Amino acid sequence: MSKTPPTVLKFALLGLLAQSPCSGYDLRKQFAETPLKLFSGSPGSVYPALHRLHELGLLEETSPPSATGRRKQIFAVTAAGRAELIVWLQQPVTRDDVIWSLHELQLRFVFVGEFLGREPAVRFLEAFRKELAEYAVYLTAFHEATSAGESPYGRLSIEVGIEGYRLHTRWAERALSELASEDS
Amino acid sequence: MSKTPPTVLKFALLGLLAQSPCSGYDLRKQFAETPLKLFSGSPGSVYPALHRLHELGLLEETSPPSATGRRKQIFAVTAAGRAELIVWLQQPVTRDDVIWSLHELQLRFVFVGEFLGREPAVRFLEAFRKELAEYAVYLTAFHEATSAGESPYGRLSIEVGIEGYRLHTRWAERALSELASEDS
DNA sequence: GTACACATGTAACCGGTTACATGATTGC
DNA sequence: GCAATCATGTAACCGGTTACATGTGTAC
Repeated sequence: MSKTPPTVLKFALLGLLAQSPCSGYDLRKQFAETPLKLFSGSPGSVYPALHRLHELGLLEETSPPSATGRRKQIFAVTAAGRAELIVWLQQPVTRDDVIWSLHELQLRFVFVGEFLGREPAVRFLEAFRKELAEYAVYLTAFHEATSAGESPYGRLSIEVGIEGYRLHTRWAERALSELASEDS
Repeated sequence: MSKTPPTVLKFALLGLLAQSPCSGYDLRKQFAETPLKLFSGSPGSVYPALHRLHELGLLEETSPPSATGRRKQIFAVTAAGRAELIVWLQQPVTRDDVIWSLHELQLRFVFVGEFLGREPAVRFLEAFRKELAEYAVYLTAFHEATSAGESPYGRLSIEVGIEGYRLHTRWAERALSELASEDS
């Protein structure tokens, strides 16, 4: 269903591990306990994904110095992994992203801020805001063009959709002004 | 990605065909031209899904009376298909739905209204509203508990999430009062 | 000694995605 | 005759889901 050829989970893992190296188990906990759960973290997705990234050379396994025999594989991103993450963060914000991958854009925003800093985050937000506003306008036009013979249910449903994009637009504007008025 | 074992597309097709029988091509157009596109409608998903539903006896193919040799398979829901749709429409609204399948809930709301009528739509909205409000509260508590050491980016991101659920909650309330003040 | 949390992994199943293939009909 | 649109279909690929399997450490 989701529409994300190079899977989001990959970048969620890369980003989390770039913040601080940890094990698959730790990652699964972060997914389970935070809104990150949207990007899922079932064992059947996390462990295979970690191994794929490892084989691609985007992660390295730092052998745990632990004395106890308890196995625990700590992963950290390599230079190549960080490079791939950066490339993802620099992708343009498209209307398709806004339609199909709002959550992913939100995740990208956070990582853009944390890994690239304030200026890039501002630029990202500006592009994000623009696409959100444009899509809200498009949906509004669609709504007005078709609302004629519609049932109240369909109408209400599309209205909440439009309001959602408008809310996001206002949020982006507020975020921009907050970031602007910030020291650092 | 998404978290929907009995797939949404199935019910989107069932619901659309219950409104009026049509062909796979027509369905694809409806997906392409409306916000239904979220539930996708690539040929590789629609046609196989249609055939699956046909084999399950949920759809019947009404042979086109067309004189021209142009092939066009018109599908219509059977009694069994309509029954299955109704069962889906009567599923309780859960927090998991709110987290992972907001769009699907929105689709269900429309179909509940169109196929079951105003009273069931009101009951659906009440349940929907309750789950939305509760999850917004939960997220707010989470936010307050963790906002201490967070970067502005993570904070902003979770804030827009919370606002989204609040917006949906208010929408449900408004929809309830609109439906209440309606003749029919 | 037993229950629970830690920790990792695997396999069957399912269905969506892209990309391609096929052919009929319509308009010019 | 040719292009565009109508209309349906298929196959390779991918990865997420559930459910199960396995074994270790810790607390009681």
